[in-house]
Amino acid sequence: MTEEVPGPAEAVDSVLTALADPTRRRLLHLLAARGEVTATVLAEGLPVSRQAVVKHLAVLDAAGLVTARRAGRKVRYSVQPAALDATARWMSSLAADWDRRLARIKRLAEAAEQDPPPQP
Amino acid sequence: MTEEVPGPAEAVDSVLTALADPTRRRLLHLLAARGEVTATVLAEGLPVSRQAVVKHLAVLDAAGLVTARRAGRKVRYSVQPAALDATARWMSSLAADWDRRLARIKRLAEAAEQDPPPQP
DNA sequence: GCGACGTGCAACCCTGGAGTTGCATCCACT
DNA sequence: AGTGGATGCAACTCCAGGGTTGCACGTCGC
Repeated sequence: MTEEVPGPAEAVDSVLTALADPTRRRLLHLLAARGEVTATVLAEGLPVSRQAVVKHLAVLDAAGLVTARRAGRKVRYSVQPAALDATARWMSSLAADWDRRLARIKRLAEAAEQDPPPQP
Repeated sequence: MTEEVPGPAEAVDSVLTALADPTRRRLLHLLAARGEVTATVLAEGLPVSRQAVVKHLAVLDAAGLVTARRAGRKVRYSVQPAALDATARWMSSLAADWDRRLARIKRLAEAAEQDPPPQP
């Protein structure tokens, strides 16, 4: 399930929904800490069943946050920073955009305060 | 509902869950575009009821993404970039952390390849 | 004061998704 | 070959939360 190149909007959407779940975030932390681990091992460090972990990993994989590497009868997952970084940049530019708009609106409001508008 | 100073973890959590909902993201875009608007006006530009918008605004407010300003009988909301920016930074540093760990692990793996490990 | 507009509150559906259990399947190892 | 460990698949439960409706409350304008 590492295919399908989505547009930036869908990418951001999937990353955000993936990151919204606390269990998934814990999973990511575990993965980042331990490198390449199987779902079964990950489940041992979490208060949920292996199946739940597998489902979460599928979501994270779809969001591009992790990748699965099959080795014989076991599948090891590892973290993939690119998608996270992309979303971080997107978010940061969004914040900058808001800042610009806010500054502009504030400037307009101040101008209108000492200069009564033409509308009654 | 603009009080309670949460730790960084809770802050990130609330921002992420707030951003996970598509309707809430549309709300934020509307707010960023139009400046200071009331919930009723916002609801006109969305396919949901005013009450739904109010609930979403409450969530966004709790996450620190918007603020409410009461003026007479109407309440105008506006976007607040600080919380978004903070989460963006957090996310970015997390990605950098993953990158470091990945590089380290890859380096170890390569070293172990030409140098058979002591475990049988 | 009184009507109208805008909000706040509460109770209520209903769907998505997080989690579980049980079993089938596959692969390594002896 | 056969056994045990690891993954995959499917059906099922359960509840948080997104959405709605109806009404009460406050505030502006006349």
